Amino acid sequence: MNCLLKMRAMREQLSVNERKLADFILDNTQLLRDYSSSQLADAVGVSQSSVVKFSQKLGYRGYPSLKLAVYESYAGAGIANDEDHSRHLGQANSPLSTLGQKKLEVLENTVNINESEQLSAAIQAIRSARCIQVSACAGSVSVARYLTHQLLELGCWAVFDEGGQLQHKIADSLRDDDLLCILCDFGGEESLVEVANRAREHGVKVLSLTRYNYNAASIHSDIRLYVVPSEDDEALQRLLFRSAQLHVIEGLISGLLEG
Amino acid sequence: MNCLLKMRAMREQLSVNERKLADFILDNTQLLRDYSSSQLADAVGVSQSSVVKFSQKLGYRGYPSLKLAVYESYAGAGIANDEDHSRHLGQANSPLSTLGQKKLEVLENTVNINESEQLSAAIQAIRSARCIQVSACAGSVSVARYLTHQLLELGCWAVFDEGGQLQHKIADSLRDDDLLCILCDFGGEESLVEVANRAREHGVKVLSLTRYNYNAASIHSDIRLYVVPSEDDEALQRLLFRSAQLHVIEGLISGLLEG
DNA sequence: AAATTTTTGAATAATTTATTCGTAATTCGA
DNA sequence: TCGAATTACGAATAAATTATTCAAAAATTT
Repeated sequence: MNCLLKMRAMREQLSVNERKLADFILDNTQLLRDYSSSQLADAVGVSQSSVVKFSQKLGYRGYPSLKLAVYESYAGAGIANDEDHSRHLGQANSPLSTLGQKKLEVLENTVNINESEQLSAAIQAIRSARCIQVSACAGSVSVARYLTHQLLELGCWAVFDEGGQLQHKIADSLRDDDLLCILCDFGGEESLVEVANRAREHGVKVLSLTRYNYNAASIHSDIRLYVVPSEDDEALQRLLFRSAQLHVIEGLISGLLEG
Repeated sequence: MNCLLKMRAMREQLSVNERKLADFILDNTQLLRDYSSSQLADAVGVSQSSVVKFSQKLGYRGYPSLKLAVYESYAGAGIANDEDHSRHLGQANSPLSTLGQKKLEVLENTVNINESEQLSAAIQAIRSARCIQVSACAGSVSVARYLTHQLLELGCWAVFDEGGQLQHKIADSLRDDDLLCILCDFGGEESLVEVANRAREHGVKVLSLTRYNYNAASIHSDIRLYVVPSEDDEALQRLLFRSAQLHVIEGLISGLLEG
């Protein structure tokens, strides 16, 4: 049972010194952490033996047990009362945790927007594809590279044309059991839409991961995954966008791993 | 700092008996609650004084301090597993949210382990470097590429030798106002340590991002950043590891953006 | 292989915790 | 209000736990 609550509940039935101890502990819970029984006794102005007897009266073996119980009770309350999540991603000051906050928000939105059928479909499509072509807009090149790398590591035949000069040629060589993955931001890039259309002419399945809005690339796809952008300044927004793209891709990869 | 993580990280540099103690505590954390130093000693099969010395080696005043720290650390870990969080990363069933859970845990640990001074130092070092060489072990190649790409986008002179055949040559051409970034998993890769040493001979600053343990690459660095690995099966662990590496790198990038 | 350092545990010192016991305070019943 | 019974309290001390010392053993370096 919660030790601090017990203390408050029993307060009325306690003797003078015991009440002094209870009050002190309730007021200075965090101090107890580094107090020995005699230090506590001194702080409260009672004898060391009274501290021990108090502990036993509350039902503990002795002072160390009480101390641990108080600590447990205190820590538990801290977690329960914690409204925001700042603690969970580290000390407030760390550059990592500020970013962590924003990231969490974007990821949350991104996770929510993607229907699990589309995700499963994407995983299934990757798994059953003979070859996979990855195409990306300028801002998503690094993400595309990452995806390609991971696919290759998993034993999928994946190709990404860094420069983009060859992507039309490559698309022309795809067959109907292949897959085209399009990664882009706004989804309006003409060349990507062009690649998608050419591929579809050959019966190729198209998977897109774009910003969550009405966009050409997404419309011309069979499987549509989205990223919900943040509302920060441009540079940070791009960072968070890529981060969310990566998260979706990691989701796909881990899905492929499980299979 | 998280006591159980510290224990795991230091495991390699501990002596036989100390390792026995660490392993026992890591495996039977909850037992510690009601163990005295000599009970623990008996359970593990070492002397009581060894327990005390172990506590002190980890940086605590003595056994009671260690015990409290372990307890704190254990209770803290519960936060990551808290159901409460499932809400924040979407519906429980989605493939993305399951991954999100694990990711959150790894990221949390990673955020906690990196001291903000090291992060600030890293950001400062990147900002003031003339040229930046990125070197990576096989498993971190895709992350290294990502980092290089982002650095270039920010206007930093960054080079990454994909194959690794040229990295020694490149390191030799670095000057004392340059920076070497090492990304690796276990940190034991000889060629990377070699590159680090060569670079340091020229007075180059070395920044490492490695697994959080006692490792050669980290030791030979001026600025040390870490990733706390998960305890999943190998494939997923690698995925989560890269993900956490990316998070740290995104932290650096966003720091550079703010500057 | 010798020298140095590190590790280890038995013995013991120091500290902390628990109990005993006598006195003081409080409660209860007339 | 007074004394008897009960309870509270703390000084002294016992018991237990924790920390240190030191010498032997093991590991590491030279």
